[in-house]
Order: sequence, then structure tokens, then C-alpha cells
Amino acid sequence: MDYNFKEIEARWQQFWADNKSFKTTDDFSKPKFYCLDMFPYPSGAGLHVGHPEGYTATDIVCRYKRSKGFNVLHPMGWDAFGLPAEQYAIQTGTHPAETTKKNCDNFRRQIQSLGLSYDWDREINTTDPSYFKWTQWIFTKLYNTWFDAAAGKGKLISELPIPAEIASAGKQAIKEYVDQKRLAYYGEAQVWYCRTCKTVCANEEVLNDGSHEKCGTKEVERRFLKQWMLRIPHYAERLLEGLDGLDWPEGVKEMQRNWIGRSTGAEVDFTLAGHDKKLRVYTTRPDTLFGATYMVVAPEHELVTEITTSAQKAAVANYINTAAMKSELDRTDLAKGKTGVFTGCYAINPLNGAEIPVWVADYVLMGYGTGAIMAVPAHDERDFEFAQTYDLPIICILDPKEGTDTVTRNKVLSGQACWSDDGAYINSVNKNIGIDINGLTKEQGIQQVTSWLEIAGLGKSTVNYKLRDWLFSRQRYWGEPFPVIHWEDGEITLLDDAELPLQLPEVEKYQPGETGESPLSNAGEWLTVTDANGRKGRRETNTMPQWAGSCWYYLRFIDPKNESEPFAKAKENYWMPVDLYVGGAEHAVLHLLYSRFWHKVLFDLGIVSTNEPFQKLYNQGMILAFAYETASGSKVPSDLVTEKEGKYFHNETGDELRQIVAKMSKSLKNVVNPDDVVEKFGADSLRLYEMFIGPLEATKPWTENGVKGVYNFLRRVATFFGEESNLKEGAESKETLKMLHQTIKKVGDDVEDMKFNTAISQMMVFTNHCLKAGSVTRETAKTFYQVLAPFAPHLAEELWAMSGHTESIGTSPWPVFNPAFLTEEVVEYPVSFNGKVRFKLELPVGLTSKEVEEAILGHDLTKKWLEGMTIVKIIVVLGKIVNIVLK
RNA sequence: GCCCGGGUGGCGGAAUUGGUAGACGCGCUGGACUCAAAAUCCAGUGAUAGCAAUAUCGUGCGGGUUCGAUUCCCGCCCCGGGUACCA
Repeated sequence: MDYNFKEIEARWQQFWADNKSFKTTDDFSKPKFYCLDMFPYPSGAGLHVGHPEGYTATDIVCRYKRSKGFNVLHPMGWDAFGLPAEQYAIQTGTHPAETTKKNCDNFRRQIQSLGLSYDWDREINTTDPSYFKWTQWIFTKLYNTWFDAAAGKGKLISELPIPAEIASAGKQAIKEYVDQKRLAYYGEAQVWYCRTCKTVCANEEVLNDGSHEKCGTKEVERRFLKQWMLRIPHYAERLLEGLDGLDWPEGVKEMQRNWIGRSTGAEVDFTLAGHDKKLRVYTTRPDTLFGATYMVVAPEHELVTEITTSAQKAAVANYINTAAMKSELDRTDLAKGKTGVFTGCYAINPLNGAEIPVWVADYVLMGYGTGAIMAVPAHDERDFEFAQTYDLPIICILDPKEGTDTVTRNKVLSGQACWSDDGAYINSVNKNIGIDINGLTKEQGIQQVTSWLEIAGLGKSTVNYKLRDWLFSRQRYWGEPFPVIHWEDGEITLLDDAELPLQLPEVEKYQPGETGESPLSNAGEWLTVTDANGRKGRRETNTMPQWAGSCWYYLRFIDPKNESEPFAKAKENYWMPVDLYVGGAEHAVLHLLYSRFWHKVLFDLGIVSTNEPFQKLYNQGMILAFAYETASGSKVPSDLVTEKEGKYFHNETGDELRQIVAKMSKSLKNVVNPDDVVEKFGADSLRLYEMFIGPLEATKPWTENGVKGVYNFLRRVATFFGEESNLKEGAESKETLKMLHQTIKKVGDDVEDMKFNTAISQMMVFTNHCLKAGSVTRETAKTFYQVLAPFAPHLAEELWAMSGHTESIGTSPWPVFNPAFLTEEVVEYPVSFNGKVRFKLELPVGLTSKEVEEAILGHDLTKKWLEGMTIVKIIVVLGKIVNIVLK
């Protein structure tokens, strides 16, 4: 038969759709397998070849798992809120919902053309009110939850104990106390704001020179805006612990650990000369307190203005302004050196009473610790650099000791170099207050100083996290509206569950409000509400960030049509956790951390049954493309490049170009569209190539010639097995049986290990063998179709039907591997002399080492290599290799 | 700077409880088919030397352990990704 992939693929895609072949039922009696792809943002550009990579991998696993008897949940949906549709609305007036629908339809069409076995009845869309109703519902849960640190879990706000002194201070005090505990709160947050665009902008939109990327003006500033925030740091410890039990790439877990950034240290209070207030610092090295020679507070620190002397006022104010205008990158660029200004104020070192100057410097960040540090230049690189710049004293209190070269050690001791490793303390004694850590090691010192501070009431041991409150609102139209009303008397209330979903209003224009407010501030009637008592209120105009919808979509897939609850408990209990989650590594931290956070809150509230959402995570690598650049390194679009004898030339200039590997991009004209590949080679070829190109997790370049390779393989399968005369009755040859069973085993094992490239290679080896053999039995052929089916389902269905089946091949069980067919009668021993293989010798299986040794020593070929040499040793590794050591 | 990956033929990649390096595919070369080309089929294909048998070299570089190292250890170089002064 010819390989008419177009006809074959159309037929079977129709068959699967007509028969709802991949519809998942909630049959709780079967073992379940929940396999999830990171759902895409349906962009206007359509699918690129990177999407099908992960989708094909999960599809193969799903088809394989079904044939192994699992009840498989394999859904697809759209993460469809997002900026591009809104941008397009601003430019053209097209409603984002319209753009979104168009893009979703296109994505669905493209994905369906690949023959992926999704249960389309479970399709969800984050912009659908029946979906975001529950996103809003979860937000109300977050708002009404507090974290009980003692119990280590979230609880309903109604269970929050109110301390007596708060309770007696009145209603307002209680309200403030409660609000302070909620996981969601409304507060001030500093954001970038562009006065020209009248919008809040992202960190990366603000360029190094302080201009706004989108409009080019320098009208950007740091501004405080009222925002919704989530107290994710309360779950830091839980998020950290939870990682241990997950089957995730170690690197991703490490990235999450680093992001959470747990550190233990101490908070220490310093008195300020001439002030009542104390300056509290956080340090991981309380042991180096004797070496503190100055203090630094962040420019945003609340005490700065208060402690600055009049002589320094102008300089400090100027510095604060400059720091505020600096972009994050600018402020934190290592190459740019450190800056700071003296406040004129002095602090007292609690251990030795020394007066040390307090500086303002932007290398200290307000968002971490207490926003103030004690600087120990002798033992901290950053402080050292700063001290050198401003000529501040550097006092060594930790002797690097033996093992460090003399030059370095002397430099450290004289304050000319920084030492942050372990050593022995010097100059660290104050008999008057009963502290002496001289001679101790770092670990002992930290412990002793911390406990001294605690007893003296000057400080306490503290755990700190880098993880910060999550800024959870955006000044955009195209997002989930907050179910929140701000009343004229200042009260904030949330809508009742019965009032959800709160839908987006229709607006005339999508431009932001005058003062940086969301476009919803133009929404007229929708905006104002009046309660039963005539009190007026205004709806929240911010919307939720794109993360919101993707934080819990895996739960909705379980029961996507449920109208009375986000999902039925029994179904959740059966399907969770997700057994395999596949997506790009770019989501290693944020999406996966946010999702885990929500999940843990839902778990604490008894809404979900598992502590973690995603049991196994696998990252697919990026698919790149070849690109071209000139000798000077400038990129040349691919349509201007000609290949001649393996070299590449510029069509216009004739210059020789260098082939490089780069991300696919419009400007390089090297974007590969899956539609074109399906048109030219078929969906099975596209699927196979995406898997054959290399390991799933690797970054690899796309080549069209590679597609041709797998296409050839499929064509050969189609023509060989499609030819009646190649299929025979009777007993299969021993050799073919062995190959077949090797293939069953290898492919099965490789799918379990997500090693699809080697599985395909094995099927190629098998097919090559069949072609050489000339014919195989019908039984062999059918078994092979079953092995091929998860990878090239259309062709496998076709061949399966041709062999007389009326049911889909997907309903047949995975073939059973029989090791009996693999037994060998002979072993080929490579015989090496001094580690170099000289010849190979076939010997019967089952010989003892002694027998193998004798057989080899007695062999003619051995004699040549023994001439003039003496045997030192003979190593026989049974079944593997023989090595004879000569002298 | 730090953290995490990774360096194997012309190319994508196989092979690691240490045991025949280069499976499979692309490309290339030669042959068959064809008036010719494409497609397809067959054979060859790490480098060097040799007509050949064969020999030597060969998994980023330099050392080490071992009968034996792509695999383990030490030191370095390069590439990719992440991150940004976290006290």
C-alpha cells in the first residue's frame, strides 16, 4: 500500500471524534493516571513546533497507559486571559473575548490535526465566566483564611483567636488585627508607573537608562499604588518541605528552594545616639558583631528622615531620590560599584559600645530582612567593597588560620582583604558584659552570640525568607474581576458566593484610567453599588493576574462542567494528584510555586485531598532552529541564505555565513509552523520527529531533513506491512520473534522512562529487520502495530483495521513481553590484550570463567598476541568481556 | 560572581552499578532503476596510514585511580539556561 497519510489521518481523526474514543469516565474501580500538559496561552501567532513536543510526549504516555489498563485523564484547555488580546483591543476596539475565541479556535484546530488523544469534552477556558466564577471563589477563600503558625496550617478567619488587648480596644482594632492575618490583603505596593502611558509597567519594561520600553520617554517613576497582595511567605516552610517528596527534576526543586531562600540568623537592636528609637537589623552572622564598623539602612527605610542630621539632609534626600528612580537592574548591577550617603547619625555596637556611623545605601533592600544591616567589611564581600569605596574602618575578627596561604591571611588580618569562611575569632571579647568567643569556630560563635543577645534582650534568633508577598492585582481589563466592593466608609466587603461570577462589564474603550487605574474605572454603571441601607460603594477596578487562572486549572479538569462547586469531592479524591505534569522549564519557579501555594491553602481548608498537586514533573527542552550570521556576528534572515556544498552564503552580498542555533523568531525567518509539516509529511511524522530529534528534556534544533527520516520510516512500515504477500501464516522465525520481543520490552521501558527517541530507534531497527527478512507472520505484524500505536496512532489504526479488527487499536492491551524468546546460545566475547580489543570469539552460553579462559588461551588467534610476552593476569567478565594483561 | 545543565563523527544523537565508543536517523560517496531528474532500492561511510589484512589515534583540555574510563576523582577551558548585591 502507498503511504497516503492525508487520507489515513483524516479517517482516523474522524473515527476518534465520532466514537469519542478518548472520553474519560469516572470509573473509580480502575487504577487512574492523570496526565497533564501545561495549557497554552492561545496567541494570535498560532501553534509553533515547541507546543507539540510536550503534547506528543504526554500523548504517547497516555495511549500507552490506556493499553496497560489505566483510566487516563488527559485534558486540554486555554490560559486565555492576557495582555496581547487587550493590546489589540486598545488598538482596534475589538473585544478581547472575540480575539480570544478566534485564537482558541485556531489552536484547537491545530492541536486536533495532530491526533492527540485529549478528552475534548473537558476543554476549559480561564476567561469563561463558568470557570472564573471559581477562580473568584478561591480568592474569597484566600481572603477568609489566616495561617496558624503554631499549627503550621491555614484556617478559616472565623477561627482566628482575638487577643484580649485587641478585643478590648474596640471594633476597629479587631478589624485591623483580622485584616493583618488574612492571606489576601489590600495594601500599598511600590510599582513602576509611566506618566506618558498612564500605566503600571513591568520591571523588564523599564530600561537601564530609566526610559520606558514601550513609549521611549523617561517619564517612569516608582509609585505606591493600592494593590491586592497574597501572603505566600506564610507558606514558605510548607512549600519548602513539600518539595522533598516530589518526583521533580532536582534542578527545579533547587530553584524553588533558592527562590524561597530560607536563612537563619538573628535580629539585633542597635541604639541610636541621641534617639529613643532603636535600629533593628537582620544578620546571618551575629558572630561578627565585634567587627561591625558601620550600619546601612535602605533608602526606603522608615527611620531615614528621622535620623538624618540637618547637615546631611540635602545629600540624603538627593540620594533617596536617585535611588528611587533607579531601575532594579541599575541598582543591583555588580559592575557599577556601590554608592551611599552618611546620615550623620551614629549607632552603638551593643557588644563593645563603639559608636559607628549609619549610612544610607541602595545595596540594602527594604524588601528583605528589616531593611537595615550591620556592616562587617572584614567578613562580608559587599560591605568590604563599600567600606573601601568610602574609606570606612575594616576590623578583622576572624583569623583564617592554618591552611590559608600566608599572603592572604596577612591581608585579612590587616583588613586589606575580606574573609567570609570559617576560622578562629580574635578581638572578640568584652569581659564587662561576659562575652568571649575568641578562638571559637564560626558555628560556635553564631550560637554563643545569639544566645547572649537573647538573654540580654537585644536580639533574637530569626528565620528569614527571600520569598515576598505576591502582588496579585493588575491594572488591566482582560483578567478576572475581583469580587470586591470598596464602601464609602472605607469598609471592604467581598461578594457572596451566590453573586459569583462577577462578570466583566462592557466598556467603550480599553485605555487605562487617568490615574493609572484599570480600564474598569471607566465602566460606568457597573462600577457603583448601593447597599440596602443606601451606603454607596465602588467595585474593585483591578483585575487578577494571569497566574490566577492557571493556579488551579488542573482541578477543574476533573469536573469541568460542575455548576454547584469547583469540582466534586469524590472525583477529586480519585484523580488527584496529577501523576505526570509536562511543560517548559520557564515555569520552574513562579507558576509551580503559586499553584502549590493555592493547593496547600485548599488542602488546609479540606477542599482538596492531597498536600501537593503535581507528583511528577518533567520539563521539555526548547526546540530551536538553525540561523545564520555574518563574520561580524549580525544575524541574517533565513530567506536570504543559500547553501552550497555544506557552506552558507548571503544571497545579496555573497559573503560566507556561519550557521548557528537560535530561538525561532519572526525576524530570523526561521519559525517552523506545524501546519506546514502536517501538510507535507503528516501528523504521525511530525509526532515521531519531535520525539526522535533527541531527549525530551534537551534543547535541540529543528531540521526538515530529520522529518524526512522518520517519514521514510513510516512509509516503509506502511508499504511493507500493507503488502499482503509480506504477511504469512504459521510459525515465526526465531530471529524475528527475538527482535519483536526485544522491541516490546525496549519500547515499554523507554516510554516509562520518557526516553522516546530510543524507543523509536528500536522500532526502526525492528522494521529494518523485517524488510531484510522479507516476510513476517500476521501475528508478529499485529503485535508490532500495537507497539507503534502510541507513537504513530493513525498509521497503526489503519494497519490494525486492515488486519481485520473493527475496534480501535487503542482498546487492545499492550503486548506481553516474553523473555524466553531472548535467550541466546552463544556469547560473543571481545578478547582484549592490555585493554585493547583484538578479536571476537563466539563461545557457548553457560561456560564457567575457567572454561572461557581455557577456550581463549587455546585459540589460534590468541597465540599471536602472546608471542614474547608473559601473562600477568586474565580477567574474565562472564557474558561480557575478556582481558588478558601482558608484560 | 553564584547555582544548575551540557561538551561524543560532517550534523541530531546512542551507549554509563566502569567492560566491544559511535545504535538509529540525516548528510555524503558509489551502484541499480530512469531518455534524464526526482522519488525509491542496494552498498559504503570516525580520523590517519595502507591495494589490503591491519595498525595507530579518537568521547572539550591536563592529570589521577583501574586489568580496563565517554562513565569515577582532582584541576582547568568552552557553551547553554537561571539568577542578581538577600546581610
